Amino acid sequence: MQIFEELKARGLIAQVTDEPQIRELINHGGAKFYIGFDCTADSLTAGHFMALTLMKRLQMAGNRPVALIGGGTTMIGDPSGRTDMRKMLTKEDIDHNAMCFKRQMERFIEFGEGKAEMVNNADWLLNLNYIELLREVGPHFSVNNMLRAECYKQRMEKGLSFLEFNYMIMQSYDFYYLYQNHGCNMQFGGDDQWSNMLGGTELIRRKLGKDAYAMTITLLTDSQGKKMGKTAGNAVWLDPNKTSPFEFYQYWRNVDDADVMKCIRMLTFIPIEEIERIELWEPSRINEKKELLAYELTMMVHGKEEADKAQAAARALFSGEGDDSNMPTTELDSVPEEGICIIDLLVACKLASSKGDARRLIQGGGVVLDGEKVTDTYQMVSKDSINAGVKIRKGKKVFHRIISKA
RNA sequence: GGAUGGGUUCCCGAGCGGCCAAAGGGAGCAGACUGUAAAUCUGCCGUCACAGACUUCGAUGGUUCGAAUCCAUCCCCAUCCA
Repeated sequence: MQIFEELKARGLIAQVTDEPQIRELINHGGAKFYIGFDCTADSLTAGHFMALTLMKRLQMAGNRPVALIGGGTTMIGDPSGRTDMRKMLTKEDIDHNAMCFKRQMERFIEFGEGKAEMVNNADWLLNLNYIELLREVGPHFSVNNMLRAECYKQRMEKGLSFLEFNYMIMQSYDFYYLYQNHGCNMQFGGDDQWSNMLGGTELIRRKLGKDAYAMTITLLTDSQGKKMGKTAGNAVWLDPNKTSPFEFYQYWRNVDDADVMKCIRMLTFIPIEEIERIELWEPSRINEKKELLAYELTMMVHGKEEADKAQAAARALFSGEGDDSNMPTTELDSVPEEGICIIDLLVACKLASSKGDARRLIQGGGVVLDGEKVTDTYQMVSKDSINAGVKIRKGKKVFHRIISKA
């Protein structure tokens, strides 16, 4: 099966500018494509992960990927699909984030001579001259058209600043620049980027009379139509310090029944034929599918060793006996002689956001300490037991171990 | 620049002098039921020294025994007019 057909079979393709041309190009390794990543945080997220896998898939099919770090565009902030303006980031933050992105990507995609390239649009956007730019590309953008773009719809009611309005122009300029200077003939991105990407192909056509192509990836949404890759409003990060491999594993282990196959198809590298076989598994094997998904993804992001550990820990915790030494752990610096109050302990390991929260949790019967339900909010945990290591369980799925340093 | 309507706890959104830590919904967390799923039901959902106290309703001042609610100034947003 060729790559275009495979992407299609995996349900990854959302919109394309010119299907026959794009199929031809990528199936024959003729594409040099870029995907842009705006560095709004100091780690990539599960959402970016899908874009990275796409890069890899296309690279394996012989196409040349260019990872564009948005050091310049992040200065503006993409308003697409947003209801309010993003917080403005400082130049320093953006540079820092860009560095973090770079490091994470390098672990995943091969960069170097003849392989993938990495560029940063700060290199060409930051030095643009306002009037020159206006005269160069301004005449080719129709404000009327821009205002009609789907991605601004929400903002037409709530308000859209001129700063953000320019985002599309900057992204279009990126494509135009990469087309000319790096030979990029294609751009990929999330489906929310469609209008911004069309801006680029349009600009290239108008300025140079050449055709460039764009294709968007289906956004990974759950069965309720909400974007996946978030827990409690927080992103699932690829940085192990922000989302531990265990938590990462658990996130995927816990996806809805209805979403498992979709995730396996869209995110893993398991061959299509095998996925088709998995799809035929008995309904009772649903949990095996989830384990498979969680394991595969954890392995890709954190490596086999971490994936094994996460899986072992999960099995130990949820199905009884086994190796539970890999559960998330908090090390306490010093433990007072008289021990620590259970409430403080919950706060210390971030299982509760405040003491009041911890107190309520206990009152609601949601805390289990070393296998025994905690009923007394004033319960003390002795120094000796902490030195030996205590296990706290919050609810059914959150496990934590506490030990003391030294 | 002018007119009008607004800025409320994570989000939406009620409140318009004391009964307001602030209705209702969503999200989230916990309990029951389950399969570490979904749906459903129940409880919680500002902070702390937790039957009490403290801080919050765009900002700063003021009126009042008492303000999210009234007044003044300022900042921000939407709509219409320039």
